[in-house]
Amino acid sequence: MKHVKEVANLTGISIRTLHYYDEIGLLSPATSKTGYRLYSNDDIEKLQQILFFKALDFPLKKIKNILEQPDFNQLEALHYQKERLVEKKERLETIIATIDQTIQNVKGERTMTDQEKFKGLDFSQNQYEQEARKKFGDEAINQSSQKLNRLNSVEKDVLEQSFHAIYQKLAKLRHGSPASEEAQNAIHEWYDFLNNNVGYHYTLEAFQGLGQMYIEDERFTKNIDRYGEGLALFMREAMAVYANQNK
Amino acid sequence: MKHVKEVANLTGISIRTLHYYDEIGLLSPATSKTGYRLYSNDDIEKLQQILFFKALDFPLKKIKNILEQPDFNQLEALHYQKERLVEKKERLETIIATIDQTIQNVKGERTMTDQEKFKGLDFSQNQYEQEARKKFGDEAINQSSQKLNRLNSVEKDVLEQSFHAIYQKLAKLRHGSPASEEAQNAIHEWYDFLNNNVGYHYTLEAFQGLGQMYIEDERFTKNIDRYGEGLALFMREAMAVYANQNK
DNA sequence: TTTAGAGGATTACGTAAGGTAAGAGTCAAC
DNA sequence: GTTGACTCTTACCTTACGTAATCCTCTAAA
Repeated sequence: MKHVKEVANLTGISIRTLHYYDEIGLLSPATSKTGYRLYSNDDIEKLQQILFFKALDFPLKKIKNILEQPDFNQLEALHYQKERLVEKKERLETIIATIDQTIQNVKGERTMTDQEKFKGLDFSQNQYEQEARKKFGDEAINQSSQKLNRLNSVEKDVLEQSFHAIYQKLAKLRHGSPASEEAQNAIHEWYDFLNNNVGYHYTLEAFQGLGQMYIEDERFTKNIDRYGEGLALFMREAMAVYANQNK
Repeated sequence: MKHVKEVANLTGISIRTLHYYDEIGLLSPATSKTGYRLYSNDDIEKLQQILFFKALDFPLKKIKNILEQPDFNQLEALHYQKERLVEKKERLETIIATIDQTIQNVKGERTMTDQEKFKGLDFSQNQYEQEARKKFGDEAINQSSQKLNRLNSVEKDVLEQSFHAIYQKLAKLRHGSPASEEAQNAIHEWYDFLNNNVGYHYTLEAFQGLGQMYIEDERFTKNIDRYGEGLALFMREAMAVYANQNK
């Protein structure tokens, strides 16, 4: 059983933070008769889990919800956290590369497009939300889809229909060129649709990355190709063209 | 000249954020007659600089102060930012390694000490302050040394004296064993001194890392060895022993 | 020329994750 | 039995925006 100071020393987080986690019910240790907090080994391990999620910038509320899930699986969570951290590391590498380019740019050794100047600097913290929801399948993570939740059922219908409509339109065009005007118009609709309804802003770069995912992630490919074989591939091409043309 | 939306799309930050940066005077673009914000190329480049610092978790106030320095050198800043980002990346790698170990631990394939469980998870955001102050040499960054500033001159004297006292004590011991009781007591004083006066909490791990820096960073080595040749090396050893013994 | 719709502005209140300070109880050691 | 280190609670403060409401402006189509 450890007192607050010992835990703080061990982990590097502040005593106030431990108080706060207790206050919000995220980590509530046992207390002595005189009211001192006493952290057990289990508490320490839970704290470790909390800090892993924090390293991924998960809000404490979500962390709490995830850890409270009756079917929470620690091993699964660890693998998930590792994957996301690797991604985060890769984003840092992108930023570092951007800095390298900027250094050359400042020296006059090369030029950069405006987009290139901001590669990797997109901090939108919603990054892991969709994925996290799948993994930990809870309703608590739904904060980002408040926008969707706030819609009434009629509006949702309309939304769903335009969703299908866009996919079907694209499916019809998929044997033509992804750069054709019609295809690009449809993709533009898709881009706008996402930005207006998903509750998350896609930069052009992110949008292009999304297209890439359509063929790299089987789940996406399958779902999309239900509208027509090869649609996922077609969309990736079209989205890439769109992103490049609108730079 | 770009409007807010275009800048937001380009960078992935929100319009509200642009408004806010204008409000606090961090990035104030020109305005049209009708009050629309108009971002020039220079503004865009400044924004890029801001985002680089933000990627290092610098508070906006500090960013503002740094960019306002009349002798601000962009190239120097870029090199600095790159170094820090590499460090940040390395911390992420440490966390990833910790997760790997934890996975084995959960599976029962290995055990971990409490310290090992939290390697890399120290989020203390003061990480770059001392360095940053040297680099960008301004008074504005001094928020972390409020503690020192709040002291009156008599107290500062006392502080300085105990600082020297500890170093001198260690210098005398430096020909003996770093693990000796006296040496360890002196190091313990040093650890306490740092934690009470530097305004930054050192975990044992960080403390050990500090010792490592004493010999890896020439500036430290030089300064310390003025108290006695080989003192830096001796302190590193003693600090490592101290950290390990107190786990 | 009007008018719709997209985009822009300001004002103001809300939020997350703690920091910081004040006042008071507790524990170990001398 | 006092001191010094540690702990507690309460309460107000802070940063960096999000969100909402209300109003203005610009462009393109009718």
